[in-house]
Amino acid sequence: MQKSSNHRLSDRVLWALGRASQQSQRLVRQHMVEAGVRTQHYHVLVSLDGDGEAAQTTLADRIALDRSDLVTVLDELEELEYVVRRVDPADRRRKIVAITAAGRKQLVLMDQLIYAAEDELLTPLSAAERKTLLGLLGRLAGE
Amino acid sequence: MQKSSNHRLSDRVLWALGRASQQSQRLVRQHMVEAGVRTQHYHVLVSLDGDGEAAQTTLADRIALDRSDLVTVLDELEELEYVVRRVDPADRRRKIVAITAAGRKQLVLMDQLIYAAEDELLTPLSAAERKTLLGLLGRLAGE
DNA sequence: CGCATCTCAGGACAACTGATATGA
DNA sequence: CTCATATCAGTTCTCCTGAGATGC
Repeated sequence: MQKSSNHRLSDRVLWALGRASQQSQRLVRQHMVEAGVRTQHYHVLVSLDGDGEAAQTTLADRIALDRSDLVTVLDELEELEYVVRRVDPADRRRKIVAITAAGRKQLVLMDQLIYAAEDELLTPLSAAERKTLLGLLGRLAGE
Repeated sequence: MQKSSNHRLSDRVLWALGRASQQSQRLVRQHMVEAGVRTQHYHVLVSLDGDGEAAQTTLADRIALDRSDLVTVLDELEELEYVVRRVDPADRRRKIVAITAAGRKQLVLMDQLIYAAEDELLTPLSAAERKTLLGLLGRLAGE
């Protein structure tokens, strides 16, 4: 048993995870800032487009974003007319959020940025390895 | 080719990565806050203990922390007497940072927190899978 | 002089907490 | 009254930028 190996950051999964995540965010943000949006905006649009419209609480759970933070993000997206909020007639506390045509158009552009960043990050890995990585990460999230 | 599969967050490596990292930080921070320290402090102590004392620029590179941010972290660690800064006699611009005995003692405690959090996060994975994950993440960082 | 090292001030983003208004 | 939903205010942490001071 080597004592020093226990004190190598690179041997810590938590460290490696944070490091890779940091690296990926750097790649994404560079392009996102140019486009005037943030990843939070992207997550909302992807979820609305892929899984359909939803109440804010539901949406927040889907993208793992705090409900209170979602409010601000939606305000901005609504300002840009990428999403619309409408009161649920069945329960007037609830607001149903839906993506607009303009939102979908913007999403296509963002997708290209994300794919490019993802590809850049994953350059060292083969296709099979990428799949393995995605599978392992998914299991951590409890899928 | 399924269009909808392209619009699932869970199919995005970048998303899965961020999600897992967020999850891990949550696990760590809960315990860290109780101990009155942050992960940045931990990274510094681990690096100093494992890879030895170093100038601030070198240390910043080792733990992937910005040089300007490291200043604050070291101020706090020095206040707690977990590290010491001394001017390099060979180049008086440089300050060599070293961990103290008290720092090592604290590091042991932090290690337990980190290991516990790591174990909790990695519960769904077998030992072999954990190793695989660590290897893949390491390759992303270019090891 | 240029250059490296450390320092300081401040902004942007993301995650979180607690309180409030409204409606079921 | 209770509970859920959305909203608002404010804090912390991390990452980043730009500018200064000092010594090579």
